[in-house]
Amino acid sequence: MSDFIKYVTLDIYRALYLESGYQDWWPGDSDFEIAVGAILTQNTAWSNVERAINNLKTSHRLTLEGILSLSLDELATLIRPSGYFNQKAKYLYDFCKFLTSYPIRSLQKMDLDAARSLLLSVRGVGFETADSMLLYAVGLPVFVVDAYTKRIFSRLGFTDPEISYTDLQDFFHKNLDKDLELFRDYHAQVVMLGKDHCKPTPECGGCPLADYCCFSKSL
DNA sequence: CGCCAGGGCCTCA
DNA sequence: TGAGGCCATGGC
Repeated sequence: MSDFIKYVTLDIYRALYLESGYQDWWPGDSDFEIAVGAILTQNTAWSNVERAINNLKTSHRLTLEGILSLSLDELATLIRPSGYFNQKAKYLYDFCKFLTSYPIRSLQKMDLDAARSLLLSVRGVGFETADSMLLYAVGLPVFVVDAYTKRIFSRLGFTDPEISYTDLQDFFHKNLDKDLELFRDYHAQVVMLGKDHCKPTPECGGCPLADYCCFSKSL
């Protein structure tokens, strides 16, 4: 990959950072809470996830033992506001059972590929959820790709709109230094841009990336 | 009312 | 191995 692409990939982050400042956008009192949030937020607005997490907190179930002590119906009722609550109840329960064998602290001592493979073996934990957990809860430098990333970087003219998760992730791994804080904030900035400007119907007015963007320039 | 949101699984070619 | 159907709440 050319040095020019590397330079621009980092420069895009700089432009986003200058616009919005550092985004501590994944709130959570613990690594466990962050990991739970990663499952609950699948295809779901964060505001709905907050309600679900709040229900778990106020019923004192936002712990490994707390969740495992619930029936699937009870768990589903608590996380109902996050949507897909029957599926996510199973996912959460299975994930907690997984954590009894592989606590987050044990994942922190592994190399990235080993920890990632283990997480992906849990039903309900796909690429993005696993990588979000690794990046924000475990603290290992993986670049998290999502629908915003795909949309934004295809509009910028960097990648194909139909690119796979793995190929898009490889793009960032090849063009950025493996820096935990950079990966964390880069993804956060991408999501913010996707919400504020690069929506399904783009709102290019005031977009901090307009100078870089093929789509914006074609307007 | 429809669209969208911080996806992933199962099925079926 | 990838496309399609399904899961479901809440904000706008």
